[in-house]
Amino acid sequence: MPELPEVETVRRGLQPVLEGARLVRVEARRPDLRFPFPARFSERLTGKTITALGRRAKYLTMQLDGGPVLICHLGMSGSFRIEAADGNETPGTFHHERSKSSTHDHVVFDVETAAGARSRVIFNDPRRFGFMLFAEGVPDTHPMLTGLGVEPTGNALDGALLASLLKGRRSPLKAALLDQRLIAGLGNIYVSEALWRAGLSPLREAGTIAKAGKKASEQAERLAEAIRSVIADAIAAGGSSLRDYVQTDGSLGYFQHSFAVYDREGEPCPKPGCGGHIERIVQSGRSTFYCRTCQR
DNA sequence: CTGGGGCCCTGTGTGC
DNA sequence: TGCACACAGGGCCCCA
Repeated sequence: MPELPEVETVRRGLQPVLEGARLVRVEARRPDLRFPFPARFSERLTGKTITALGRRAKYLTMQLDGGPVLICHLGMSGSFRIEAADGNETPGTFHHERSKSSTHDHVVFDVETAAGARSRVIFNDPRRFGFMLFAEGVPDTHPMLTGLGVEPTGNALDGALLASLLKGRRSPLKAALLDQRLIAGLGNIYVSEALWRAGLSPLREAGTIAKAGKKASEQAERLAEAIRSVIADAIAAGGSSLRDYVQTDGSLGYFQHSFAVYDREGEPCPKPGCGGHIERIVQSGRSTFYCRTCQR
């Protein structure tokens, strides 16, 4: 479900509860998610203190004092929620379809802070496309993370870098931006949104915005800026809440109200003066939303 | 190497 | 109301 902004929102929600806390009990309620849980999953985590909760692309990384790094991926439908240690909901917490949720509660982490406060963090994932793995030592050395490209946060992704990444690529721009080896963390929603902000067609051959020349470099700069801004805006909004997605405290991100094109087939293009309409097409088996009038 | 398609899994919405 | 089908935010794997 979640793209980079949603994973970052989850990380920020979990951080106050997990960072510096000790895992007093870990329970995997089934043998596998997308992949089998690592051998001795619970045993290797129990008793360890979480020194840092990080994120790389769409992966959460949990650093453990004197232990492995736990790498978590939320897949399409994974979410975390925080409860009081006794399983009662914390005051003010809200969950949709409480009973249905618990049938897909696959992992339970019971944690205790140095001051002795306990809480419970639960991983729920109906489709089970999520997974949890161990990295020994530095998480970036895990095979799942080694090939990942540049983060679209911060200022690292500029026009020149983007142009070098897209140079010579024959695939459609949409596919290139979804390729985690180039830019890590973009997914189906934010690619459509970034391309609209940049005024570029998802069907364009990726390499054509990287050719030498003033126009191409302007387009690469515009696209890099669009990617950085849409990701930053979405993180600031707490991510997007579609379907049953909620943050760790049960509240809703609100960036979906800011979508220009995603899931807006047939609506007028929001660009002032454009006059076009949003279309839905399918690329590599997945929906793309764009305006053919202002995205060329 | 690259790009494209199938597949993993469950839930929800739509149209007949 | 029932049922079939399309579709859903991801990424691995295999094939050409």
